[in-house]
Amino acid sequence: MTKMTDLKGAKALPLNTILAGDCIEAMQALPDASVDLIFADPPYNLQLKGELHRPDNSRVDAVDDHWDQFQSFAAYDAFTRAWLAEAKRLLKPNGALWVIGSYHNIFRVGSALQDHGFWILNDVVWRKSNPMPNFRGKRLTNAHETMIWASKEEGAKYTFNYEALKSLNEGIQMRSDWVLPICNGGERLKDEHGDKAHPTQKPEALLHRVLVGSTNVGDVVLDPFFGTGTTGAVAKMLGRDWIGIEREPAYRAVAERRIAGVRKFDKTALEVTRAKRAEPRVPFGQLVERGMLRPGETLVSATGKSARVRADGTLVGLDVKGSIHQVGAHLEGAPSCNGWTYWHFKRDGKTVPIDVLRQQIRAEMAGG
Amino acid sequence: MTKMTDLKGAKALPLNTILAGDCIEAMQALPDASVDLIFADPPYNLQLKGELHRPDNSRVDAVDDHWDQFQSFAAYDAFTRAWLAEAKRLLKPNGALWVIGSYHNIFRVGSALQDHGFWILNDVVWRKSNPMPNFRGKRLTNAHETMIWASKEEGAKYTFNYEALKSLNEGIQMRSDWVLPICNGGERLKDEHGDKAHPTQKPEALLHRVLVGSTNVGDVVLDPFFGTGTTGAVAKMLGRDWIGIEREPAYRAVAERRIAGVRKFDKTALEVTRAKRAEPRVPFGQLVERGMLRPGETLVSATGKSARVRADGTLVGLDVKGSIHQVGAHLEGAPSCNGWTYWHFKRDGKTVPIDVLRQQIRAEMAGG
DNA sequence: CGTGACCATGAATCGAAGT
DNA sequence: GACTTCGATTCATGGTCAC
Repeated sequence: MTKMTDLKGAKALPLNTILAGDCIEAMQALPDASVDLIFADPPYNLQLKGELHRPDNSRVDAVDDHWDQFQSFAAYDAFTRAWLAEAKRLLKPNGALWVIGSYHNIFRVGSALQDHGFWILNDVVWRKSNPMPNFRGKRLTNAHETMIWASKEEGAKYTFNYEALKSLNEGIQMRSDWVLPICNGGERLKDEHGDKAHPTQKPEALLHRVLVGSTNVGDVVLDPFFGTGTTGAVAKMLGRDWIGIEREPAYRAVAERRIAGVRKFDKTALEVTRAKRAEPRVPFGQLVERGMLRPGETLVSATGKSARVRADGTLVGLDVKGSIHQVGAHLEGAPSCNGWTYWHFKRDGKTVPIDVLRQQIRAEMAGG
Repeated sequence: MTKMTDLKGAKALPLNTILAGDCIEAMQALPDASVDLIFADPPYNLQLKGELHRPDNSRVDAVDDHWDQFQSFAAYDAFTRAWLAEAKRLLKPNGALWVIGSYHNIFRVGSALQDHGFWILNDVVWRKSNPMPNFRGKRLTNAHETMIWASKEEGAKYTFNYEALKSLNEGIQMRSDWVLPICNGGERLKDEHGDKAHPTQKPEALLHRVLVGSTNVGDVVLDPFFGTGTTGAVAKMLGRDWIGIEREPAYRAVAERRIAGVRKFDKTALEVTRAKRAEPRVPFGQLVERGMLRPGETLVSATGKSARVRADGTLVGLDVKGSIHQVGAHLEGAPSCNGWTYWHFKRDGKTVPIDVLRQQIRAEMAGG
């Protein structure tokens, strides 16, 4: 599997291997302009204070690894600029870079790569379908991560397989927001104790989309923060060459074993089966936010009950407050109630079920 | 409509007015620590080379206004740091800032606000349900914008109406990705020629969610890049005071007219589901004092533990004495425990959580 | 073997009030 | 300002085990 490629008789390119050691030093040992794509998942520089418990008092196993510890933004910025400088040197003129991060680090990384002359092509949002909730109710659920896709410089002829991504998206242009589940279940690698082998293993689906969209078969993909080798595994499946850099021996061992077990896809295996999506849930509050219903407006039921809309998307009836479903159920003395068909609003003298408004929103979502 | 508020006899706060002029100079004329929330939609620093055409050769009316032109990242950064410095000065200690941007500028803005000591609470993705497609098929459809929500500094007690946002989302925690349509149709303001009055008018639904989630009725909201006044319009509807700053007379004129036509929602519509934490505290001892529980009575937990009530409102378990919370936590070996939901008493053969008694007392307090 | 109850867990900058 | 106490707070998914 391992190939060594000589470029102009200079430094060799250790294809399909994991290089041990610090990512910057390892990159320095690689030749100029030798890599088609870099996918980087650098430390996020989380700054966690104490412990966090779930409402059931179980402890959250947070990312507190030594490799994610930086003294200050200045220290993190210095580290970022150092590896980005090497990344730029290693890229072929028409190469490109992907970086993934969260709000803790992504603004630092984005500014730094602009300062280095990289040219941002898109920022891409990974919308997690099953994120960890916010347990204390103090912020919004942190339900996404951000990727930046950038060419080596302005005007470069980067690779973009427009039609392939369009096909992956059921014939519609691929958007800058990707809904994918986090990595768990059988894909999540475990150590000998049955614990997660790496705290932040990325889903293969994410890399699949990145590599299908921005590389061709035979391209060289470098991942300087290789971890358990998701980039290498997906690159191998897709017939791309890869190089990984990883400092931690334990991660390297897991990645070696993992990639050895991966088979390159044949053509038929690359065809993707796509399930029809369920109808998206539309919160009633969205009708209020979007001005389709006004706070203070009165809704009526076919049974003659009424209630008024509040700004947060709840209803107030005579002696009850709550969701459209709760208030309907209460007014009818019923155990449950479908508020969407129960409640009606008036327009131009006509009484219309609020479900009509939900259908409008769904139509827009499907169109978009 | 216009109110003038004097703070310590110093500079006055021109509530519910649009200030003309440069945003930094106008901010400098406002007093320290006087504003609860800042919503900022600064220039995006778009870098379009030449014109963009659709496949049918019609010209895309891109943002090429003079106010969006910066010579370099350095110039944009200097501008960003200047207005952020004023923003920080104007915010009350527990105030917060929202900024919206795209990949052209948001990394610069995010880095700058971290450098200024703002504390990022979330980055929020506005996922557009109907974005403009990518006509050339050279990149992903740019289908989202990014907002950053930050408190004035680490540890500040920012406003977050968790329950209200949860209600807006039909009982499920609000996530960091918000699906909303772009502003068009009747909401999109037109000038006298029927052209769009402003190139980047934000949807009211976006501001509705921001203001419901991070301000209270009567708060002061500042928008230093007021444009056509979406922030002011939604603030007025929601019973918040607002201040706008806008340099372009044409935008100011549109905004004035628009906001004059807005009606404030009435009081009940503006009431929002509140957090339990906001309810008055009831000491457990009061249940004993009032005879709702007798000293010596046994309380039980769903897990089969038990403890006896003492006359001073503490509990005694097998090997532990203390508050309802302390004894519950100890018996479960948990870091903490909400004794109100943990402990139950028996009446008429039924097992009832003691929280029911607390609710009785609170109902009496509310009734008079 | 199917179903459902129950449990575990994921890149997290995750209190507020009183003494 | 440090310290103690009160007591609020979770969604989706996958795996295990009882029935």
